[in-house]
Parts: sequence; C-alpha cells; structure tokens
Amino acid sequence: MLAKLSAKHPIVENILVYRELSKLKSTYVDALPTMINPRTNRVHTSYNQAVAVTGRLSSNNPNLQNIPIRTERGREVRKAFVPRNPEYTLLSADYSQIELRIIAAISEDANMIDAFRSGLDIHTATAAKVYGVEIADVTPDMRRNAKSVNFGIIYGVSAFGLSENLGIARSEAKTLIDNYFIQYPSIKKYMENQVKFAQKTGYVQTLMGRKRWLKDINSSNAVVRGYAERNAINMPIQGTAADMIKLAMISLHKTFREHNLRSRMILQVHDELVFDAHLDEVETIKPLIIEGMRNAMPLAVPVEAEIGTGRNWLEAH
DNA sequence: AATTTCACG
DNA sequence: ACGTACGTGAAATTA
Repeated sequence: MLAKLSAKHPIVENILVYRELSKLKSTYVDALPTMINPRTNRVHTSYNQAVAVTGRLSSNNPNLQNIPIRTERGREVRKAFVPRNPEYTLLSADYSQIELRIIAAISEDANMIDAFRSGLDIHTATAAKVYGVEIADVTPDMRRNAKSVNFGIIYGVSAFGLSENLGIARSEAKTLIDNYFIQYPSIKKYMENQVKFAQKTGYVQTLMGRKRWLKDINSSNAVVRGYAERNAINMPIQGTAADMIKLAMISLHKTFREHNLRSRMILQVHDELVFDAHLDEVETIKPLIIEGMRNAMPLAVPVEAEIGTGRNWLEAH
C-alpha cells in the first residue's frame, strides 16, 4: 500500500502514476489486440461457472470483467469496446445497490427496507441515521463515511478495517459501526445468525440454496476463524446477487428468442449486462431488459436497474 | 512457482 | 495478544 505514503515523499506520486500507466499498457493496450479472433474480428472471453466460491461467474482469456473505468486514462481503454457495426449500439444495464437491497431483504431489517421502499439514496439515508441528522443536513463527508460502512457491513468489516479505509480514528469508526447496528438492528442479528448457522451446520447458503462450506468456521486460530466468519456473512449476499443476475440472463435469453431479436447479450460483469443492440430494437428491448432484471428474483424491497446506450461501452454507462 | 500489485464488481 | 473488509484474473517481480 504505497498510497499511504504519498504524503511522505513527492516521488511516491510519480511511482503511482507510473504503475497505473504500466498496468494499463501491459494488461489492456498491448494484450487485448493480440487476442482478437481473426475469424470474428472480436475478442471472446470465457466465462467460468464453477470457479468463484460465491456462485459468481468469472472471466478469463481475456478477463472482460475488469476493464478499466475508474481513471481518466483507464476510461480510454473502455471506449475501445464498440458495437459490431453502425447499425448497432452498445447497451448497458446494471442493478442499483443490489447487495444492500439483498441484505435488507434477507435480514428483514425494517429500517433499511423502509429506506429502499421510500426511494431514498441509501448512503444518504444511512448517514442521516448514524449521525442523527435530517436527510437534508447530510454533508458529503457524512455520506462518504456512511457509504463505506454500508460496503463494509457486507464484508463483515471491523472498526480497524473501517478506520483504515476512511482514514479516521478507530474510536470514530467504532462509533459509526455501533450507531449503524442501533439503526439497523436486524442486520446485526442477521450477521450473528449466519455465523451461528455456519458453526452448527458447517455451511451457509444463498436465498436460492447455493451452499458454501466453511471448514474453518470453528477453527481455534482466531485469524483463520475470523476469515471464515466474514465468509459466512458475505457469501449469502454476494451469492444471492449472483443467483439473481443468472436468472435474469436466462429469462432475457428466452425473451430475446421469442421476439426474434437481432440484438445480443454479450457481457456480464457481476451486476451489469451488456448488449450489442440493433438501433431499431433499442426502444423495444430497454423495458424488456429492465423488467427481466427487476423481476428475476422478487425481494421484499424494490429491485432497480439502470440502463443506457452509447457508441462505446463507456458512453453506455 | 510463489508473491505482489492492481484492474474490476 | 493478535490481526484485521468480500469475490475474481493478469502481469511483473521475486526467489
């Protein structure tokens, strides 16, 4: 973690920029063109259905689930992904806050369910709750901290991990987490119950019944055991999201067949589906995709998907 | 061959 | 006292 030292010496910034550029060049700019299939003139990834322990897909040769988007130069790489010809457009649809909606639904936490049902921005709503202020009085810093807690909760975060992530005192992080569990008591209960269930049965499972065995859940080594406990919390969340998008993919495949569409589903990136969409079909398929994704696996909270089109993968977002 | 680093959700 | 946020894959570096 060099970034932590960036204030110590000016050279660190230069090293980080160098690393960013060498990563983009070696992994994407140099590599991807060599993987174009000459017959189809495209890059074709492989999706693995039995690699990720949570039930997610993974992608290799090349990995198209980690195409850059977070930095300016990285986004230039993403622009290289374009539709097959000018009669097509790239269409991207992604689930909104799907893992938080899932934890709200399966923990049956009334407060978080209410936040989603009222259509609030979940990080703002969480900030208002943990800082005890009105929604309108949530500052950007408060929202940022609440967002980190929301993410951290899904991973089974500790006060130490949160303080590291946010660059705040551990005591402050602890207060945030304590307030979080006061505001969302059933989420705390859910986490405890997942660990208990795993200790008793040796596994945890998604809403659809996909299991992950946790052989270390009763280990006498606290580090090893802690890791298994976080797995017990996280896997049902991440795995249920994986189950949901897979069901959506099957449903949409059928729907596209039935409508004799020329548009094609071409990529899946965990909570996102990308389509090579014929221009004449865009307005037809948009609602089909949105509804296919929303209705794939009904939850006790609304499931939302956002959709966009563009001349390349970046613009489609 | 194992580890480190970094790209993504 | 101890270590410390989930899941992947690819390239470069270390040994």
